[in-house]
Amino acid sequence: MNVEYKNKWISQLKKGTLSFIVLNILNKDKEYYGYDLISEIKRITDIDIAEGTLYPLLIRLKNENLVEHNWVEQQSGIPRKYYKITKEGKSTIAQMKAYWDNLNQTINSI
Amino acid sequence: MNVEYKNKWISQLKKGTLSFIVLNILNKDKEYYGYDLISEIKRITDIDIAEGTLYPLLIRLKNENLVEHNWVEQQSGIPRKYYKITKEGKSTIAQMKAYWDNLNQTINSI
DNA sequence: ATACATACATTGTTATACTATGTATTTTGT
DNA sequence: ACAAAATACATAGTATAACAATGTATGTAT
Repeated sequence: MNVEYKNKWISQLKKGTLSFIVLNILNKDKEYYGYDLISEIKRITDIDIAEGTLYPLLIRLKNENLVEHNWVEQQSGIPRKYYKITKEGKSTIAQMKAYWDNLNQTINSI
Repeated sequence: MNVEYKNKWISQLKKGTLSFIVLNILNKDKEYYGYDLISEIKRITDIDIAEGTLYPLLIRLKNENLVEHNWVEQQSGIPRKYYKITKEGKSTIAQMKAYWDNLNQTINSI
């Protein structure tokens, strides 16, 4: 087994799957803030995501109008940027899901 | 629907899935040459792969000892580089497959 | 006081897909 | 016969995204 290659592959695989996972989570219609999403993704998928990966990702999704955010001040501590999915985000993730399912089926049939 | 984002996403998704697809195809224990793999992938997955994508990918897989190749002269035309999977390739793709299946299940459960 | 956790963010590096281009041979269309 | 397309390999330059490292600021625990 080429462990190094597998690890490099997992890192590359994230380049498509991370945004997919984030949108799927937000598609549950619950609002999440960035720091929270990191632990939620870790909890669900056991995947560790660096903050330097997630924050730019959320900014990209925002720029593409797939998500929106609002700052929420806390009684104590740093204000949080809560993200929620947009209508455009919902229709886009539906298409992505269809593509993903089809790809998965195809690969399983090889 | 954000079509541009979806297309960009598909391109990013390939960064993990292409090598996975190629190794899965070679794992059938048939030998393929590069140009042939492009049409085989198109046939199976309907994904268009540029030659400038596949040839460097095969070279990387070779450098990682996941595949090996031998030149085969043709009665007419340009000689072909036939690739086949190695033992290390087989054990690695098995691990990748396990990771992929688990990831797919996780995403479906969100 | 010091370290750790929370919560945001940016910079530089690395890996990979894609476009464009190059070389050479053979086949197909007109 | 000639041009275009297909076959079959390859490399160079560009764009994108993950990751490590670092930064800012606040709050909590030892």
